[in-house]
Amino acid sequence: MKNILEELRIKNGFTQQELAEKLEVSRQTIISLEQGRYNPSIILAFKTARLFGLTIEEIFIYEEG
Amino acid sequence: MKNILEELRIKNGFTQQELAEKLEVSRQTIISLEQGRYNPSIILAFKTARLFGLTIEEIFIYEEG
DNA sequence: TACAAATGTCAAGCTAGCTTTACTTTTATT
DNA sequence: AATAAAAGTAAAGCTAGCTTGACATTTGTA
Repeated sequence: MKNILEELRIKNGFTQQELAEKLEVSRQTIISLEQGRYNPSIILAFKTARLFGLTIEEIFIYEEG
Repeated sequence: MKNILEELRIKNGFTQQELAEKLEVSRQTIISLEQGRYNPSIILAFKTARLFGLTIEEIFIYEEG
């Protein structure tokens, strides 16, 4: 899974800390997601989509398997 | 999170076992999801959406929190 | 009504997603 | 160049999502 989290965060002028707070997760989680270290839970994906006014599919890109 | 998995499964004439195989998970996982015992991983949500030709948002309904 | 297929329950174990804490490196501004 | 803010790294611990296996119940149909 790829994602455009960092791009969206910067486009919206947020720091990692600010984004973490808005999504109610730790800054570590933001870092890990931006770096593709692991995938978000579906709850976090929903919260992220809602925050940026996009669909999950627009933010998190599933690579076929 | 609510979901319409069971409805989709029956509408498409699948048993839990068949759906499990198509989604490459165990039958237990299908049961647990249908019963709302836990949420799917985002990967499983993507696979499910792809299988039924719907979006994640159409199958899994996030209840605000 | 017997039998098989489908569904459900229980429990123990593994790993991915997330947390916290503490420290280092990079980037920007003065 | 000094400082502070932002971003990155590392590691240990917790829990949700998933697995396997064994057994019980429900449903459908011969």
